Amino acid sequence: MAATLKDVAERAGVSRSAVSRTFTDGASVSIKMRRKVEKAAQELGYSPNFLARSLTTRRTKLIGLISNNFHNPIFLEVFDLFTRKLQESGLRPLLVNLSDETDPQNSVRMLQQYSVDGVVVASSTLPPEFSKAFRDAGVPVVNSFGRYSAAPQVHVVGIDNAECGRMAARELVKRGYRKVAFLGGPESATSTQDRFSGFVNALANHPDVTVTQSFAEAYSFDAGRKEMQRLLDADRPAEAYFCGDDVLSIGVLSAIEDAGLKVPDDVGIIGLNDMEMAGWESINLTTIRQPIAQIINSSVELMVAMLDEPDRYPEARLFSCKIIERGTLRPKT
Amino acid sequence: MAATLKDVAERAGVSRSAVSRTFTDGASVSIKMRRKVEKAAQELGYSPNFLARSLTTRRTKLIGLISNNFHNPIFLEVFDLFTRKLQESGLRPLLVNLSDETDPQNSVRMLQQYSVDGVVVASSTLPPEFSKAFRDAGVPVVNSFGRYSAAPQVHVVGIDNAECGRMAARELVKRGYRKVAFLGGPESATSTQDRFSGFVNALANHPDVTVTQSFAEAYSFDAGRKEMQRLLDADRPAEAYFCGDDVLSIGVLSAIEDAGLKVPDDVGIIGLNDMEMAGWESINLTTIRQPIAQIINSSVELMVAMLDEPDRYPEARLFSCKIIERGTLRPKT
DNA sequence: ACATTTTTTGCAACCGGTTGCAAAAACTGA
DNA sequence: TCAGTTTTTGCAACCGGTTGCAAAAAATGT
Repeated sequence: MAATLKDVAERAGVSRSAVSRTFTDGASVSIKMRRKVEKAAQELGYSPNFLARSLTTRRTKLIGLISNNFHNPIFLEVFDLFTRKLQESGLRPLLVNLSDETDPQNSVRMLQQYSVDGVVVASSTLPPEFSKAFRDAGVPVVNSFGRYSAAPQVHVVGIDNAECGRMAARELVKRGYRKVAFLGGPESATSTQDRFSGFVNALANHPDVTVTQSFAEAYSFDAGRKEMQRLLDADRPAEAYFCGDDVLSIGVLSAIEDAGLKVPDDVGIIGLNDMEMAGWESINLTTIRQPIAQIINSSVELMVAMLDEPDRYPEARLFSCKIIERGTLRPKT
Repeated sequence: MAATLKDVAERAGVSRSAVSRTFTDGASVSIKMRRKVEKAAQELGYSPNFLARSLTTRRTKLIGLISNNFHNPIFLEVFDLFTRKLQESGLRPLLVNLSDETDPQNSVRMLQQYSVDGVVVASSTLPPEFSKAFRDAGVPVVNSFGRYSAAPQVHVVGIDNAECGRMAARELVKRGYRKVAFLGGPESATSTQDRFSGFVNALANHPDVTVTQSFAEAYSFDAGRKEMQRLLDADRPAEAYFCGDDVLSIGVLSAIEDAGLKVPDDVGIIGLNDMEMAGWESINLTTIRQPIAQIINSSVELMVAMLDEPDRYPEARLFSCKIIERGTLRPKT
């Protein structure tokens, strides 16, 4: 079928090694030899088989891109950026959907069978066992959007979720809200836990501000909407909510609107992520921007570095977030 | 590092072939032998290297999943479903982002280097040359969401876009709209062309109905919003619009709302896709549902069939769409 | 022109598997 | 028990590449 090394060698009348060398950079080939080989290769439409090559080089340039989040539109941006940046770096993403996988060992085995050079875990909700399992198997891992920890076990690139919580809290206080609430994603997600603790911490110095909390089942529109409806049925709403993320916020907004309340006059909302949709005029969500492009670029750079230095000491790379003011919080007084 | 066939063979005190055979189903191994080998493999944590295997079997179980659409949220659903279904079928998606690739040959070469068993082109906007290039290179291709044609050159799974156009037209007429418009995606996309021609055709029998048309730059919120703003500045709007897809429709809705007009009282909108978001209460878009899960399942099944029968005669598999009535068209009179 | 150094080339073994073939082992039936 | 048949096993070649090593060729210095 497709031409092989041998075919090219025969056609050019040279040894197989010569052909191999013309296609591996850094190898010693004379210019005349290279010409001859390239000509033959051209005529046969030859290009080297990466997988055969990987057998000896032990490099496939395949990177497992694993996630369990295929319902939050922000992840489309994430996949877009990851695939682009990986491609630019000469790597290829093997996409793995872990939505209904619970055993890390399965994923590890699967990815080992494909000899991936490394794994990017792109999720803020996947249990940390997954990243650890890869590390334990000796596969380089970067956990993007993962939990920051002072002594990270695996490489983490993301934001300081606790700081985001504090940031949201300060912003709400600054705008004069005195009855605020946290409406998080699933309580089991580390991102939710950290945002919550930061939020509460920052409010500890403000005895005049009361805080309540609740958790949606997922980072999704429906979950946000449902949770907010529940809250509205049960109680008078708080004056302002820090929501787990943007898509959750949009669900919350929808519930508020249905209840006949006005944003930001009756209720304030601040989200997190600044996904594309947050800027849509009909949504116009005030939110904390997570610099996803930077996180992803840095993740890939880190991965590239790790390919050369697998035992690199685990580090945490955190990016700062900033508030994007739109129309869902009342103006500063 | 990881245990190899040879390690297992030595540990079990048998030949390498014996080990190989225990891990290839359909091979002849006695039960005793199998036990011995499995024990040794277990102890060493061995599992076979798929890529080495592929060298002789000529099967990698890698499928190129290529798309250029990383901005339309519907594609997150598409990726979710594709990855799941491929995984279920024992295949692995190698994700390729063709957003800024213009030369089909590059993609073909790249995927050949990874010896993919086949390629799924998941896009309604990628030029047909891409699919053709794969076919010409002898790589099995399925074009999902591609253009239907009576004599397809490659396997196509999707919907009959012209029929959708007719369906939209009939629906608008039925609801008494007499001044209707088509607001498509990019004019170069075959899906847009077909939807448009179907729409116009169906209206040919209705001399009392006037049609106008325009095209947004992309299937995106911004493009839809911008195009609608342009229309509103230039003219009185039509009574109802058939929009290229849902995300475009949402942009259009946003422009209409900003202009102080009411939907469906002042302007009617019908979209296409029925993406998750179309059902959000704050959007509540009447739309034509494209059965994406069926399309994707069928695409993967077709791909699996092609792996066994590469020269299968190209077929087109079309699924019918149906109108999902929500709140953006006025009620039937 | 020659000896010396440097560069280029081919040989052969290897990466981690599979598989056709023939020998060995295990069954059959009488 | 033994010849005949069937099943299981190992050998060795192969898949499509890479690479250490030594020999061949080219470049260098005098």
